[in-house]
Amino acid sequence: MPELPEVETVVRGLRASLPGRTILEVRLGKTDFIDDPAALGRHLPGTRIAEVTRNGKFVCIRLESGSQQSLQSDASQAARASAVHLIIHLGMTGQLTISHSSDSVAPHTHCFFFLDDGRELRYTDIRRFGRILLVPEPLMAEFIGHLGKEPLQIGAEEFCRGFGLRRARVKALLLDQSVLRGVGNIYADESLFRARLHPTRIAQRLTRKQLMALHRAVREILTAAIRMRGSSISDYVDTDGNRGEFQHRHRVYQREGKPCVRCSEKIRRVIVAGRSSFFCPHCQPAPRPHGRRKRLEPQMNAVKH
DNA sequence: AGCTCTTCCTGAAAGC
DNA sequence: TGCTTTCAGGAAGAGC
Repeated sequence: MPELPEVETVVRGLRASLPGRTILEVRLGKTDFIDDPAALGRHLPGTRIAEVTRNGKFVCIRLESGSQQSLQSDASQAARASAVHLIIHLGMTGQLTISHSSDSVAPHTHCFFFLDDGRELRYTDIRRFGRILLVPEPLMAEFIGHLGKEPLQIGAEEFCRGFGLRRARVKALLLDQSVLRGVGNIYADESLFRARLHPTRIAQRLTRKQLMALHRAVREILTAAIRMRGSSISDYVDTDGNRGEFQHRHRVYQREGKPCVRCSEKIRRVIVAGRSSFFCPHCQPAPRPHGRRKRLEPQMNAVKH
């Protein structure tokens, strides 16, 4: 399932061939996952692809009206202001591929964006949990504003501050896109294993040292996963149709009953925040069942108001 | 604030 | 063998 490393890999693939291309035509199949399907046909043909970026798990394609291009700065500023962003979330099974028209069409391909070089950008999504929408340039900041921090950009201090104030389980926070953008179930579990933290630990009760370890673990896991072009569990492929390699490095995710690579204890699975959460009961000890703690035990990380 | 449950959807896997 | 049931899960919304 596409999370930050998979989306980053897809974006890098798109970036290699899309910028500079003009969209000639849009053809749609099923559209129930598109916010405003008619708007795609209305606004996209004739636009020029200016830039492809990633925000959390969203692929963002900036489109400028292609007609009058000028090197004058006021004209290019005007083009920027009238730009539209084609935003794509891959959901569980979404795939963006760049194909030649002669390439066979995969089942469940619902969008075709025909380009001026004869190729086409295709969106395939078996379960249609993905999402496609258009965001006008002036509303883009607001759209991005709903998302949390980029996990690879947030500093250790800010991370500790953010998590240290929350009473939610640490796994739930990692998955919350308004806290961190881009981490999903796989990388949350792998990061918690690396930081040796049980998924149901309450963020507020973690020590500063533990929060620092988690911050570092998230960064290291995501960086390593990007290097290996993401994890292919079931459907994920990049823009060329290639699978990722990071699934071979998973230490806990979907390894229930298998021995921990660190201590050989059997990996276990619990449901946290509605999702399967895999962990090693030895390396990631469960939080003490609290309720009657010995009174006034000093808490290193207690937050006073 | 934060938890659980439900909804969306399909295909794989389990159950009979 | 072949049909039916169950389940997974990103995100959003409801209800507690």
